[in-house]
Amino acid sequence: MPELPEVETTLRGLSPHLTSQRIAKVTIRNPHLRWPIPANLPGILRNQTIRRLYRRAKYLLLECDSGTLILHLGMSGSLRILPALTLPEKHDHFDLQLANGTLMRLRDPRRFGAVLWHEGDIARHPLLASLGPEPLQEDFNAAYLYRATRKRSAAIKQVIMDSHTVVGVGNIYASESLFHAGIRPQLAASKLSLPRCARLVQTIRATLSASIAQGGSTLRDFTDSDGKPGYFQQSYAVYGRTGDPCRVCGTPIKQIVQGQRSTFYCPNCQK
DNA sequence: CGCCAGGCCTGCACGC
DNA sequence: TGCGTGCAGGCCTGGC
Repeated sequence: MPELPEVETTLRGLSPHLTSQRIAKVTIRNPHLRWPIPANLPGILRNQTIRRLYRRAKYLLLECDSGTLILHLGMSGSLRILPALTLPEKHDHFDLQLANGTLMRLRDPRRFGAVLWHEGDIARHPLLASLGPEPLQEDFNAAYLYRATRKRSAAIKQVIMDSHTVVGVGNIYASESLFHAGIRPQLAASKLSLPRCARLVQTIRATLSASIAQGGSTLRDFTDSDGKPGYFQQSYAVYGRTGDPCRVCGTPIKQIVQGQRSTFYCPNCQK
């Protein structure tokens, strides 16, 4: 589920519920996520106030009094705001109970997500220290992408999915952005011209922004029992459309495998 | 049953 | 030797 737009939508949905609130109780039902949830976390977090929530790449960061709680949703994680005392279901691994009665609950069937704690400068955390620029910020621009791709012989799709190049471009939006930019996913990154880098930066921004905007329109449902921000109805240009006609030229969409991930593209529109 | 799935870190091999 | 780079493996469950 979570690509960057889902994480951003989750952040926006959680923020008003959690900002400036005091943590009353932390429950770990299953610590076995991608890394173990620290066993001492309940003791650490109790009575701390959540000062602010923000996002870096796909990490949700809850800045508290003495450190930062790092949340990652992996492939199947979701966070929800629920009434206190809501009974946990299968795969509900972690709860933050606030003093005002609000309950934030993490569900993650595949357990690729993470709940970690860091004291001190969060930018120095090993998971965050070597990340590239945010796709929606100014430092991700044509000149940057051009420079970052000069010595990269790997396929452009894999390079834009590499978090050292730019963060937050997952498998769906990599295919989508390349389609809108008219670039073949297999093209060696070093072969992209500056104008094509400019175009790709623009389409990465546009696809992510459009999806975030769509997620925002479903925010009112954030506290619903299913808590899913409705992305499944989203229609894609190429992702998941193997064999279907390209929406621009009618050519059947092709599916290939790159770096063990499926890639979708139009062999006519993308050069 | 086998296969696939939206993430992403780690370890290894390689070439400069 | 050390670095950047590219690749494969692995973590899990659920759905088709």
